[in-house]
Amino acid sequence: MNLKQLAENLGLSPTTVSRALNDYPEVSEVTRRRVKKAAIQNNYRPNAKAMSLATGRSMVIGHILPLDAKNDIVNPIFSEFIVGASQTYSENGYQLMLSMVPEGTTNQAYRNIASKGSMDGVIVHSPINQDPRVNLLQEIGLPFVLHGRISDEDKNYSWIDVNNKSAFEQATQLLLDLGHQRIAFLNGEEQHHFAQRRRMGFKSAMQSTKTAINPDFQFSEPMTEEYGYRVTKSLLSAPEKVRPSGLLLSSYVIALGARRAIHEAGLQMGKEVSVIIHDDELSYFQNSETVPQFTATRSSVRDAGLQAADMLLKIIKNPDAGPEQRLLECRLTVGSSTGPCISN
Amino acid sequence: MNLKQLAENLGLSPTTVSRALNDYPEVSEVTRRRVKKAAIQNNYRPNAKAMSLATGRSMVIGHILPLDAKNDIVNPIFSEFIVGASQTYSENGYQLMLSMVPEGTTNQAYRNIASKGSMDGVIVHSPINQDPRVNLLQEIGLPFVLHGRISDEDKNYSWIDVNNKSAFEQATQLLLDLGHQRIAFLNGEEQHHFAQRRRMGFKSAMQSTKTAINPDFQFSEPMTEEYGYRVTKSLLSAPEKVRPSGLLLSSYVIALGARRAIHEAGLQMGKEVSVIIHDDELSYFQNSETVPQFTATRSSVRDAGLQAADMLLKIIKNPDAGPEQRLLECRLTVGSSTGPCISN
DNA sequence: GTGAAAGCGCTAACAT
DNA sequence: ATGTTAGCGCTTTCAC
Repeated sequence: MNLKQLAENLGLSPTTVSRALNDYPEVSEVTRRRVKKAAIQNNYRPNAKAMSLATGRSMVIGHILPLDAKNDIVNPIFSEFIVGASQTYSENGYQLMLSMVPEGTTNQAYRNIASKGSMDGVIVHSPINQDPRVNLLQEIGLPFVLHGRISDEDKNYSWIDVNNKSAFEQATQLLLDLGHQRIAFLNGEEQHHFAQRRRMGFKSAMQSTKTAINPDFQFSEPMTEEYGYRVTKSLLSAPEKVRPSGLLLSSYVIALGARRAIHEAGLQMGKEVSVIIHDDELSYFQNSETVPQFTATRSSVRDAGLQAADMLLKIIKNPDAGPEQRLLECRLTVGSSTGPCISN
Repeated sequence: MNLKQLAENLGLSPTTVSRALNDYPEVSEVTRRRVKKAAIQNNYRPNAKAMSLATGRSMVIGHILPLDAKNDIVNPIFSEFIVGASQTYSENGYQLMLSMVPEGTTNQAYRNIASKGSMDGVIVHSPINQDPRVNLLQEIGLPFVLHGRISDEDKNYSWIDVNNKSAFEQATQLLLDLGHQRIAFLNGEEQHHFAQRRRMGFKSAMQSTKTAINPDFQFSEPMTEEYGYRVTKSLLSAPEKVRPSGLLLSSYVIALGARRAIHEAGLQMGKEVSVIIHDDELSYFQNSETVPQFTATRSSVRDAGLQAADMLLKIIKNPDAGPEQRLLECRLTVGSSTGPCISN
C-alpha cells in the first residue's frame, strides 16, 4: 500500500493525503482524521527511500568506528553509548547505521558516506590525536559530533567528552591520600587524546605532591585483558617493598586481567593492593568499603550517548548554530556508586 | 555531482553512464573506461536513496535487538558477532542498521521496518522460545536469519546456532570425569531456547552417569555479573563437604562475578573449585593446565556473525531457495585454545 | 481546502 | 553500442 493507492481509496489526491499525514495546517480537520484513520486501517507506511529522495533528509545517523578499533566495539562502554544514542533516535524518528570503516580507505569511505547522502550526520568514535577525519568531515559538510576530542584547544567542531584529566588527577590523588607512593599506571595507547589527558592528570597529581614517578611502573598499550594480566603479574612478582602498592587502571577491560593476576599472586584488592579502575561498573563492589575505585556507571555512559545524539540532531536541525562542546565531569566514587560519571 | 551532470559533461546519456558504471556488458570498453575515469575525477558517488528507489534494493541489513535485551548488546559476544557480520556486508556493498526495538510495540515496529522498505533483510537477535517474530517476519515476507533457534524442530526458517546441548553435555561430562559430584549450574533465563538446550545437555550428562542433581545448585537468571557473584558467594559459604566443587557457568559475564566471589572466599579456580565457563575467551587462561574451561574464542564468534550474514545475503539473492540451518559444534577446550566454537 | 504537475537521482524496458 | 522514455513513492511549488 503506497500513498497513491491510499489516495485513490479515499477519493483524494496524493498531495492532500501527504499533507494530512504530515500535519500540514491547510488540510481540513475532517479530511485529516479520515486520512489518518484509513492509513492505520490499511497498514500504510511511507517508503523511507522515497521520502528521503524527495526531502533530502534520510533520517539516518551513522556511528563511525575505525575497524582497527575492534577493542572498542567489544568494550561494553561503547555498547552502552550506542544504547543511549538509540533512545534519542527512536524518539525522533531516526535510525542508527553502524559503519565500521577499514583503515586506509578512510578518506574514500567518508566521502562515500557523505555524498551517497545516506546519512544526515555522523558520530565519530575512537578519535585519535589530530584525527584527520575532522577536517575531512568539515570539508564535506557532513554534520558530526566527536565522541572524544582530538586536541585540547579545538572549539571549531562539536564534541562530547569526559574530563579525563581531572578524573585521573582525582584518582591519583586518592591513591596518594591513602598513603601510596609506588603507583603503577596502566594507561591506554597514548596516541588517543583521552589517554594523553589521563596521563596529564596522573602527572599533575604526582608532581603537585612531589611524588616520584617510577618509569618502570608506566604503561601504555591497547586496553585488553591480556595487557592487564601480563603487566600486573610482572609488577606483582617483585618483592613487596619495591613493587607498586597502588594500581591505576585505565579501563574495565584492563581490570579483568589485572584482577586475575592479583588473585593468582595471592593478594586481595583493597588490602595489599589498592586499585582504581576508571570506567568500571561492578555492581557487587558497591557496598565494599575496602576497594577504592573510580566508576563510570553504565547508566551514565548511556546518558553520554543520549546527549551526543541530542547534540547531533540539534546541529542537523540548525546547521547555522555554532559548534558545541560538552565536557562531562567525572566524580570519584569510593566503594559505592554515586553520581554521574562517564568514560571515553 | 549526479549522474545527469556527469553524463552531460561526457556528452553521453545518463543511461549509458549508468550502464558503464554498473558494468553492464553492452557498453563499449572505450566508453566504460572514459566514464569510470570521469566519475573518479569528479568524485561522483551514486545517491543510495535514488538507487534504492529505482531498484527496490536498499543494500541495508537490519540487526534487530529487543531493547529489553540490553544485557546482550553489552555482551562482548554480541559485539563480536556484529563485527563478523560487518565484514561480510562491507565486502558485498551492504550497510548495517542497528534496530533496537522497544518491547510491546514489537509488531508495529517490525511492520514498519518491512514496509518502509528500508531494509533488504534482518538478523534477529536474542530470540525467545516460540518467538512470535518468526511468524511475523514470514507473514511480512522479509528475509531473515535467526541468531539462535526458537524450538528444536523448526526447519521452515533460517537460523544459525551452536549446539548448546552437546556443548553443555561435554562440559558437564568433563567435570564428572574430574571426579566432581556436586556440580552447580548457573544458567541463563530458561525462556531462551539456548538456555533450555544447555539445561538439557547438563541433565543428559548427569543422568547418564547416574549422578544426583541437587536442586539447590540449579539457577536460571539473566546473565549478569551480579548474578554470578551473588550465587557463587552464597554457594561457597557452605562447608566444604557439602558445597559444590564444580561450577558450570553459562557465560563469560556470569564468570566475572563468580571469579570475584571465589577470590573473596579465598579459593582458587582449578584448585578447590573447578569452573567451566561457556563462552569465555580469556587469553591468559590459554596456557593454564589447571583451569578446565569451555571456551568460545572471539574469532569464532566473529565467524558466526560472518556466516549468518552470508546466509542472509544468499537468501536475499535467491528467495526461492529453501531455508537453511547451521548448527555449529562447540569443541571443549581445556586450558588451551583450540578449534572453533561459538556461543549463543 | 484541494489538486495537477514537476522533480528528487537513479534504473530498466523499449527503441534504434 | 547508445539514447528515449517511463517510473520507483514521495514532497512541493503553483494554480484553482
